[in-house]
Amino acid sequence: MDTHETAPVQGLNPAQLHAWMRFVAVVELVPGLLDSQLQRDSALSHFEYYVLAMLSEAPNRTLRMTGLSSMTNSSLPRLSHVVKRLEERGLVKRSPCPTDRRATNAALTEEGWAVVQEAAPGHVRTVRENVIDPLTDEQVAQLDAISNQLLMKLDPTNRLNPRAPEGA
Amino acid sequence: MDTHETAPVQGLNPAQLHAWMRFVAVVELVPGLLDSQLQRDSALSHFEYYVLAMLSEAPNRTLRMTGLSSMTNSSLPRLSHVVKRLEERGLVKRSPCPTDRRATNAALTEEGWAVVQEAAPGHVRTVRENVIDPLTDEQVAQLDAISNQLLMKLDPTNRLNPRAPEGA
DNA sequence: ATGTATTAGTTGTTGTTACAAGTAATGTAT
DNA sequence: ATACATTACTTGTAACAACAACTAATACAT
Repeated sequence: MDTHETAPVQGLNPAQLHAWMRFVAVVELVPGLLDSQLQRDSALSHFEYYVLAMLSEAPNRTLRMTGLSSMTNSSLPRLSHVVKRLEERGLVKRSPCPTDRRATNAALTEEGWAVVQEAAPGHVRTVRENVIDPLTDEQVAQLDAISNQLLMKLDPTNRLNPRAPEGA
Repeated sequence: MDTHETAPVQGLNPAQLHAWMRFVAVVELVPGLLDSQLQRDSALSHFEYYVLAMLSEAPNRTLRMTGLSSMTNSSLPRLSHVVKRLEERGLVKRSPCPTDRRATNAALTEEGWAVVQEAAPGHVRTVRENVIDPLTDEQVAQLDAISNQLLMKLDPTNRLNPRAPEGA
């Protein structure tokens, strides 16, 4: 049979397909938007910013690498490389954890704190202008609900959803 | 109503902040999900799949590089590198455009067509299981509307919004 | 105590992406 | 016809991420 009518994206009804195509476009464009603003204004990738932001909100501005990696949705190897570079730039300081000598604590330095503080307003403005303000309050609430729904499936460790994960 | 406060993520009210944190997590996790399924089952990145899929739907299974780059939300350099690799793998064939000798046409080969056809069902199943099925029909419609709203700001060329956007 | 498995993290390799620079064809104005 | 700008694309380089392999500490079982 000629498959010309059935495109490579099948199995979704027209409404679902349309929603998906728009959603993928958003998902592909948002990271670049965040990265380029932060890179331009603060010489940080979005991931680096997120790492610093999580540390800045932690007690003592300090977290274990493992905890930090799950808070930033990243693998431990990726985090390790990034924290190493941040340490070389003087924004973070690593030290062995006293209670468990396998573990490493990552702490924000004073300079790191200052960098996050300076980067935050521009970042928040970008988020507001590009994501929050274009939506109604109702849509923001819908996006929250939808994201939570998706994270139940997507989030490997379910750390954002206090529910028992299905077998893995 | 703008607020200037000291923590890294501020200037958003609690509802907005919560929605944003969940949404970023989704945006960070979805590409990895698509990539790993396609990589595992079809040895393609999601971007490569998308390039092949766009070609497979084009008249003659052929597109100009520039057109293809905007359809895939990518820069021309990025597309050029990817198409070069796809050509080396025999999935795409490039040829100079007869009417404009600056331009290059990228065409899907028979093998490329076969590869997309084989990859499609698994990809669609992943999308359905992880994005569409967790949502109600109403939420899918909401996601569509929200994505469109965001693309008006995000999509530089508005190529996904054929109709005139609301007056801005 | 000793051996094994698990956890925590780092490092190396390989491939991809972004950015900037370069080439070539085309359009436009004089 | 010549000069200049623009468009279309390619290529080189440097940063980044994914994956796998590695080291070291801890937990558990006998």
